[in-house]
Amino acid sequence: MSRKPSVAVAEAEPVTKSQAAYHHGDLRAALIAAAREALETSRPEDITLKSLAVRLGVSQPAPYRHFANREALLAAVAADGFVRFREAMEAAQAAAEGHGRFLAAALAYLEFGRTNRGVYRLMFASQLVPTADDAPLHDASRASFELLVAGVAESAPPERVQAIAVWIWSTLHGLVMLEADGLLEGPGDRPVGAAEVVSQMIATFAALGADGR
Amino acid sequence: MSRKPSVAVAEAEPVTKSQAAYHHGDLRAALIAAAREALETSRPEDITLKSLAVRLGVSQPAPYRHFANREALLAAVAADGFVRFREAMEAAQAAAEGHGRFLAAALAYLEFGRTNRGVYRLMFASQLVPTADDAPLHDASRASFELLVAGVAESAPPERVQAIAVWIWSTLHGLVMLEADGLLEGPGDRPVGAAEVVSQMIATFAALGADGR
DNA sequence: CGCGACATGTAATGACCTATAACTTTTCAC
DNA sequence: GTGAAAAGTTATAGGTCATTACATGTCGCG
Repeated sequence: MSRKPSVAVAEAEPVTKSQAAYHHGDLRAALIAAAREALETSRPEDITLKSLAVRLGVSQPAPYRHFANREALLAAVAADGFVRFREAMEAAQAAAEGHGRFLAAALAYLEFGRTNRGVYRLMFASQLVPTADDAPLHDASRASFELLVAGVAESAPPERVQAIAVWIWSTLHGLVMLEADGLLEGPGDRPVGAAEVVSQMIATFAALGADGR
Repeated sequence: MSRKPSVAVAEAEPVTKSQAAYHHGDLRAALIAAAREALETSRPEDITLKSLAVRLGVSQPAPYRHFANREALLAAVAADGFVRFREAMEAAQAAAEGHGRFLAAALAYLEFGRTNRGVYRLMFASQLVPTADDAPLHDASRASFELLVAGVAESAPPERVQAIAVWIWSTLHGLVMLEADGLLEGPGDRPVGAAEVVSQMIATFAALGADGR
């Protein structure tokens, strides 16, 4: 972990420094990609380095050339996920204008969580290396949060910025997690979509903003 | 799983049906209690039936007399957790009066999550037996949600009850999960406590209610 | 152009956990 | 009391993680 910024998609690009295209091609990136796929259908603890190795056609201990252990691979997947997450958020914000940017970012957040269920869980809720020095993971999530704080600061009383920002983050995080676990699906009458909640949230804050409260 | 409502605390009560006090006492309940403890410091996948057995002074395969496999034990812990969760929520509501009941319940929710970190995660966010027939777990969580919906229905326009209820649930769930993973601790300036967010949330809804919006 | 260093992958192995099977001991019902 | 079932134990098979020692392909450098 941490030797390269994790290029991820393997097969295509013949890296200039001739690091790729060897026995396998780029086993490190291939492992990350395979793990990310597997995470969408399996729990992190069920992902075995052996199965990934077999699926990629290499021997069982081959991955250990690139990752110290299973945790290290998962940490790399998470780190890679944070890069993609940030990209998705920035792209969404860039595509929208003025007031709609916040809505766009929030929906992008949900969309990322929906289409990267396993990776999202790994990123934010998996007690990965709880005591190790992989603080980069927490730092990355905190960086995303700071972005949110900055946005909130534009239109909320200073002493409430933090609380409101945490509220929004909790809402989005909670929505993604609940949806990922299928808990939003059938609450009886009519299933409430996460997007609907976000709409409600934005409408509420808009109404509050009008009040200046 | 599901033979008894899982009495949990072993040593004390000589059950009338003389089910307890045998070789170990009540291994089933002791296993659940030990697992619950272990969950607060270890991840679910790191909890081994063997270590629990050894810690309780019985042989390694002894737990299999009470649980089909490791997952079954965890499912029992989760089921037991839902019982405790419901009790905590009801106790909190019963202790408060009128308007304060909602705040009390919300704080009790956070408190349960804070003091039962591992069990909470297991209950709501662990993909336990994803395809099996352990629907009781999802049912239990949904029952808690229905309680919330009923509360919201008292003071919100009917067409928004569902969205607001999901919003509140997401907020609480998100807060508990973020706090459990230590992501709320040091966002820079001053750490925002989960309770502070709940206060903000209730104040917001109170302001909205006044507007009748 | 060929040789050595290094990166990459393989084979063999040990430790640990799950789960089952067969056997033993304790308790309860009658 | 005596049988039968429940609870636990020893023994064992199978699978995964992770390490060690070894083999092989690639590239830099003279």
